[in-house]
Amino acid sequence: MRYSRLLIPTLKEDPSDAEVVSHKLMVRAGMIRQVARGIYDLLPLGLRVVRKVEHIVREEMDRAGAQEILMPAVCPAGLWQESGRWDQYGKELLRIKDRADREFCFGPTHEEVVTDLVRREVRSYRDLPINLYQIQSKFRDEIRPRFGLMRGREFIMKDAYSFHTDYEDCRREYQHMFDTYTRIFERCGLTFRPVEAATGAIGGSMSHEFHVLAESGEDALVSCPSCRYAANVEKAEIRKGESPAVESAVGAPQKVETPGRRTIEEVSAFLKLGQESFIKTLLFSTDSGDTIAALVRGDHELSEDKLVSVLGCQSVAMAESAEVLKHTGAAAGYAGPIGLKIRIVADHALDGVTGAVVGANEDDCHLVEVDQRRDMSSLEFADLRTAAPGDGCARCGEGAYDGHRGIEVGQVFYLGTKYSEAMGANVLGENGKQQVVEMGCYGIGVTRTAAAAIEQHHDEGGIVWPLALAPAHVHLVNVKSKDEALSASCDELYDAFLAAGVEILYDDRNERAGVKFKDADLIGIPYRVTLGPKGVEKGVAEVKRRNATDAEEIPLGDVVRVLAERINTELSL
RNA sequence: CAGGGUGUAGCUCAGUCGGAAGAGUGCCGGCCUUGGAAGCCGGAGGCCGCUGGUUCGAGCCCAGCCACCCUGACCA
Repeated sequence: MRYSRLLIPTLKEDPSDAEVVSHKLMVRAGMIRQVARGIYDLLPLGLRVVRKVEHIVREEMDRAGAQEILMPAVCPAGLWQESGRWDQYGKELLRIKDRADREFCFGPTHEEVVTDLVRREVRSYRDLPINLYQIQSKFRDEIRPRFGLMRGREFIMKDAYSFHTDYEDCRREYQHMFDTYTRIFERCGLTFRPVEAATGAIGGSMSHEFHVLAESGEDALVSCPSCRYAANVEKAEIRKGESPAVESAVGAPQKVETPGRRTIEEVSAFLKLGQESFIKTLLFSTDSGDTIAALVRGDHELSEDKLVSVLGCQSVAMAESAEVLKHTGAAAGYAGPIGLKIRIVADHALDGVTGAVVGANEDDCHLVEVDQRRDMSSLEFADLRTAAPGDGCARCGEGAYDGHRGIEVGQVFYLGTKYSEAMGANVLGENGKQQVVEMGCYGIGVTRTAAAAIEQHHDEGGIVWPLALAPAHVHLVNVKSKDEALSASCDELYDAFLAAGVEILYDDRNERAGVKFKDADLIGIPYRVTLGPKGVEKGVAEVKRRNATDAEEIPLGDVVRVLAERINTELSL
């Protein structure tokens, strides 16, 4: 690729609408341009990176025995009505109509379409297992897309769906995909971690997320150094602490006035008591229409995911203020567990607390000197709060969690029969009877993986691509394009790289050396080969790795062979 | 969607009191240069987001709309 012939509109300054590094650098390096919110053009270099991710994903999925197909992006409403998601999915589902007013959606995921395909074409247990995947543009009309390719509305995803006669086989494939994902992200050259995850709206009962570790990651994770357990903080199991010794304080809770102080922070400052002395009372409405109260310590965060699984419902939402008033008799901010007539679940950390502060269920009042065992003896305890670094690991019972931040680039799900049952995907079993198939689904955010790679690999000068994802392997810089002898040597070198099958970007522009070096750093191709008048005279090219500080000189006659070898060696690791 | 913010040259941004649209950078041409974003000269480039209103006069004031960004719920 000759730089002078490519559309690589680099920018000196950060674009004003970008927040995170990957977004800024992809725009500055001329890889992407925004078309509308959450919707981007992929320019030549950006597309090359995306293709690299796709290539690795495709090779590994094929190797794993999955079959590539391509389903439609525009899907008929009927299939979605069958699964129930036409109504459940909400506004995130982009709905469109054709000329006859028939309803369609732009697929955000393809369980319905693939299940429909399988129920029509697969009739015997002998045709199972089967794993079908595609790499395709998806559209999710997110409330707030942001961070460039990290959270676009239109994005490229690899989605795979497997079908099995029984749970055991589905579990086997789940593990197989888990291992495949591990290979994929290793080959991408990324530092990542698979973690146990909540299952969310897609449903199912077992799931792992694959996170690329980066400071700027949106997800908080914890991992146990003693065992290998790692999980999203929303899900990570927390070891029960020792119950504090019971000290009988004053005989009964005392009411204190806390006018206008609603939040834990405000009341804590007002009463001059630490937030850990508070019991946070949160009212939630469940999807089945109940209102319940959840208690966590004042300095802890409630995990809605954990609450949902404790309650055994589909979803919860913070109760409306009218609902809070109805059950507590007070405005939001003064709710407390004492005297509440609804179901109350409390986090383990509250077991046996004394001297606590709770809302009084009366405007502008709180109760102090609350003793859990004395005043709230019938609490239902569960693990309800989000985990934080330092919390004890519940799996091994030994370690204390380390904290990480991650970018979710992949997820594997055990789906069970959620879709196959709703849509009647059956096969004839060995015993001659119809049986519902078991399903798993496995996603990778291809465009997000490209962005995550930058979040993890960059410096002040720009992107530092892992070799496997780089838009090219070698960036050849002609230091002085007007020097005809030099340019002839560069052209020759370029042709030699091409002949050797090395992916190369040749900066043949008539620009000063400094400009070319700056752009080379920004674009981040791993091997920079620099040729100048002095080098030609000495018969050497200068080779510098993007992440190295020093360069080395390699004889012109050897440089193509040497680099081709290094690149091939590194890529085959 | 709710709350906040911003829309002026390709990009980053100034624009005072309502009175002749600017800078830096990029782009084009020329000279001079050529190993980390050189210098000089010349030039092109503007629906000041859109529509309406107020005014002798609007980039600036008012109203409506649109787009984008930030904080929240969602997620590959």
